[in-house]
Amino acid sequence: MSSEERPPSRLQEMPSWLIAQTATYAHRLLTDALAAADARGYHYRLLAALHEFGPTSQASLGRRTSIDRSDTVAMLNELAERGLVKRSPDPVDRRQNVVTITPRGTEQFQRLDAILAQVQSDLLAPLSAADRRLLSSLLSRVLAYHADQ
Amino acid sequence: MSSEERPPSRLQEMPSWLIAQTATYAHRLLTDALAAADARGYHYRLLAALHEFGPTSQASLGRRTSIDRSDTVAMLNELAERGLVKRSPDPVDRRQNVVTITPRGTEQFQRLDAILAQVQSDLLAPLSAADRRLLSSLLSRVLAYHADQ
DNA sequence: CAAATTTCAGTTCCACTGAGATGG
DNA sequence: CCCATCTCAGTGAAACTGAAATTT
Repeated sequence: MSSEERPPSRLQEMPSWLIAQTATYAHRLLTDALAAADARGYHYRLLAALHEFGPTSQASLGRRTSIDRSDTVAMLNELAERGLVKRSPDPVDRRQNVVTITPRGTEQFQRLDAILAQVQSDLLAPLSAADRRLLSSLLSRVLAYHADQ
Repeated sequence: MSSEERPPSRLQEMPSWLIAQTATYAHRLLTDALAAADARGYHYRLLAALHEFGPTSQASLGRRTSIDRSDTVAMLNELAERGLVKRSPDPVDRRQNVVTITPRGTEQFQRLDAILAQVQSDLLAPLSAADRRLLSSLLSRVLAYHADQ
């Protein structure tokens, strides 16, 4: 068995591969850290949206957090089970539910927010503050470009 | 319904989120493009390793391509069905198979390589050549740091 | 009528675990 | 005895599809 076992050079210089590998590692860090608080990534995304925007319909929550309509339903079920959000019918548009964050939900959001801040700094440990901003800005430009189709 | 439906600002400035969103989009581009050639991402990774390193054991292929041992078996089954690789028992270590790329496998690798080059340029369309190199180098530094535990 | 929302049921892909059999 | 390899069976999360029921 050779000593190094490095990846194919074609792969190693392919941006899509670097992004995928980094995302996989980040996902593991994030999932493990949130599991300790009985939460997952989707929970944080939804709580963050409710915390920032106030009571919101499920469809809008899904769009804001890039969570599929179908998964949004399932995740809100989990959050409601834990008493972190409350669903109520919207009086003005009876197709919709209005989802509200509870006081316990707000507490949990702040706990998760602190956990995720730590995850970011673990993930980007080798980069300076300026390099971290640079990375974020490059990725934001890619995403913004494709968001306009 | 508000006009914009932007994501929570907390999320939008979180590197792990930017990376995850970019990876999701890149994955969709890549999967769609490869599907047209009856292939998937794992196929390209394995063919690239075989093309660069020559005949290799399955365990080593898995390590080089970051594909789990279990998935490596399944993906090599698919590649062998398509006549793109050949498995033979290793005469010197009878625990191992030696996997070899066939001439048709090499052709397919080159086809996929061209497809993936196009995917990279679609994905990074808004970035200059210098910015693309910058992004790759930042991600490589993050990965290299964590590869040394 | 067309469009939006909520929900359910199901798929696909990726990452991973556990365990058995073979062999070094 | 311990370790590595190959294989199979199965799990779990994430992203997604299709369709039904309700309402605008």
